[in-house]
Amino acid sequence: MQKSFSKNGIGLKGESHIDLIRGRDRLPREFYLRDVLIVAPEILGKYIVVRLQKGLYSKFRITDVEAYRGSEDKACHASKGRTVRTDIMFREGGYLYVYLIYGIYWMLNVVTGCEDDPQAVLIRGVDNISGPGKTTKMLKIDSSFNKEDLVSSDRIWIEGTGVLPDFRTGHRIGIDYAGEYWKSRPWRYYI
DNA sequence: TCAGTGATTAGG
DNA sequence: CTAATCACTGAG
Repeated sequence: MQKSFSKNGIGLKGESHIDLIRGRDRLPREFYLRDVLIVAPEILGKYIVVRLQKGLYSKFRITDVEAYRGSEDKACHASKGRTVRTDIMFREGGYLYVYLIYGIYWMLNVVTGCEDDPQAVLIRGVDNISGPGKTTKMLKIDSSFNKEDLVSSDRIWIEGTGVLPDFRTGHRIGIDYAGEYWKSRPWRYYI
């Protein structure tokens, strides 16, 4: 765990517990409304804050993400149409899309773009944690976070500066079923 | 390399 | 109702 905060406001210098609750530096709706290929790299280096229990928060720097872009992207769950599960991806950006994979691991995604254009950023890793399943385990993310609004939630949000760290790109992981073209899109971004 | 694990989905 | 699938991980 990179940072945790007691009820007394112990934590990063200049930040109090109350600042955290209010999400003083949280990213606004507009950040998420842009195309996923813009938002995904810009999420790198920003911090995801999650309430672990009353008065205790964890804060991790995001280091590894992937973009899933629209109905035409064969790797995007929404490419098979609008279903109960994928409905949230069709909403405007800023919501969370959380689902279970292989019966064990929760995947954490941030919806981006405009309404009716299903896009999301998969959070693949944070500082010292590699892999999307391990990341949600560490952050204690489960189905109860599905459809949560990062802009107004009192238990999860993203904050950070506009400084973009150096990053690399690569192909997305675990989407062999999507075919060569979509598999080869360089839509993984990592520090 | 490969099994584990259960929600989601399409199809009868 | 059934069966297939799966943005993964860790053991060997």
